[in-house]
Amino acid sequence: MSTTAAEIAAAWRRERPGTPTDSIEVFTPIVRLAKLLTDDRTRVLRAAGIDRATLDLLSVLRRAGPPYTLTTRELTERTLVTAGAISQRVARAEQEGLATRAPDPSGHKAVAVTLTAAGHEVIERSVDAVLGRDSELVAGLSAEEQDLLIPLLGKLEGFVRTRVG
Amino acid sequence: MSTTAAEIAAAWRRERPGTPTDSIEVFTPIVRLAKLLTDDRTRVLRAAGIDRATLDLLSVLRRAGPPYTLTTRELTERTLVTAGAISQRVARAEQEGLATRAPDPSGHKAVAVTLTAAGHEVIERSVDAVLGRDSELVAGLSAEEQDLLIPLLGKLEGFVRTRVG
DNA sequence: GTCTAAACGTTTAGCCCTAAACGTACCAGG
DNA sequence: CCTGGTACGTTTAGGGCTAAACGTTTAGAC
Repeated sequence: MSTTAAEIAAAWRRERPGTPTDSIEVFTPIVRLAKLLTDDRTRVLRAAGIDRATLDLLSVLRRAGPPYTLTTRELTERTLVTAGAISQRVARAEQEGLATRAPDPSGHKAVAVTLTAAGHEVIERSVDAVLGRDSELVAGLSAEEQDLLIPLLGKLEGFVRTRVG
Repeated sequence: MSTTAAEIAAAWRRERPGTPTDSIEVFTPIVRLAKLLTDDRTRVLRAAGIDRATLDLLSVLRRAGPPYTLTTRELTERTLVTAGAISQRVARAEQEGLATRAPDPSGHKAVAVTLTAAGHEVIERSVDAVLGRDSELVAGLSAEEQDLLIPLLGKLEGFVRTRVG
């Protein structure tokens, strides 16, 4: 059994009265849930022989629709990782034949990343498994509870984005 | 500007009708918030010359109260990382003089990890900075909104824990 | 045209984690 | 005893990320 967020906050107040603990009960479960979910997804995908970072990359390209092409900069904007990480992801995907890199003719010095047929096949094969699994996990909340939760998370994410990095 | 969770779900439905998208609007903001928060915390702590993993370790020991000692197994239970990661964290903290390792006299083959005076000082110096920062970020929601959000997150975390690893 | 500033992508060093293999200590049954 | 099982902690191989330094291309000022 793991320590609850409420217990962590109480422990700080007991040990160090005056410690600002008001964020703990909100952020601790968020960080924990994210870890549980991403670790679980990593395991699901390993069984399918693919890694999570590559799946994220292929997903973004697949969702873009035909011709399944985005520049490195667009990928960076859509994925919340650094440009360096995108560069590494694309290099790995290219290595495995799941995506290709080509100069983009849109002015600027841009690189166009495109899904290959093999990459398309991988994403079609994995996306339902991954999202189906997530679907099972989100079912711990009723539809009404989810409708309550979603706007609160959206508001919090928006606020945090204005204050970080 | 980044893609919203609603846009991601809509894109999947447009590109692949039938894709199970009901989890996306819940889990996407959770995973994103966790990344924004942990990356931000990493930066705050780097400015103070300490890394996040070490702070987590020292925090757990500090919250335990005098004599600030826990076994490796207890640390593992309280932190959601593997025993191997704890072993590495403790080794780093020991290297820097922030914690010590000693055989635990409680039967079994256990290792007792204890906060040193230097470790105690580091945690006292950092915890208010970190939690104060989090406090600013959680203020994007009103107290009422937080009271609505907390039990929903708790319920979801509990459910997910029963279904994963 | 030329030159400077900005945009873009890649590379590298360093950090941290997981999973799995491993070594060792304790305990209970025969 | 002693022997197998179990609990505990450590080590290692490999993956992924960030930040920062870097090289290159493009656009704009003049």
